[in-house]
Amino acid sequence: MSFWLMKSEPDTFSLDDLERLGTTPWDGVRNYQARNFLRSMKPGDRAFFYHSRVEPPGVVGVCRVCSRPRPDPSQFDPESPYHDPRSPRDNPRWWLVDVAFVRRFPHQVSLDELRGLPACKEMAVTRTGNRLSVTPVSEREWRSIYTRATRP
DNA sequence: GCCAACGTTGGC
DNA sequence: GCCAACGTTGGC
Repeated sequence: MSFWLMKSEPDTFSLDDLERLGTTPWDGVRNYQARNFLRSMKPGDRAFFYHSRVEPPGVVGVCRVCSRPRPDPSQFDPESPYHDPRSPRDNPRWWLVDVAFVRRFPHQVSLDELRGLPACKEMAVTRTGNRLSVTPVSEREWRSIYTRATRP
């Protein structure tokens, strides 16, 4: 099982939204590096749910990968904001996985706190200018953040 | 293949 | 809302 961190702006899609829906296709990722991470995900992988563009930003809970990677249908939908007219139907550019709600943490781990965790010094999300919406998380980083989130 | 212009992300 | 950082685009 692998660990990940997935960002979302709660104004657009929050952990509450995921809890309400149960599962959702993680669509709209339009960055090749993030796409490659999505394509390497496996059912059962765990991901931190990270709220960006709020005060404070940070990890608010956990979700689970519950499908194999598959082409993101929104790239072929002219009505979608994620429409990509240059993506070939027979060789889709953009992929997604479905994710399921697992839990909300009793305490959000803010970006400031993440930066303060010794195990998380190298995490992509703590580096300035990082814009990747999907990033891998090491087991050490996972444990460190999980512990902070559940044992205040 | 370079790189300026442009659009987007996301902390602040 | 601002703007630095970054990825992408397209003229050359």
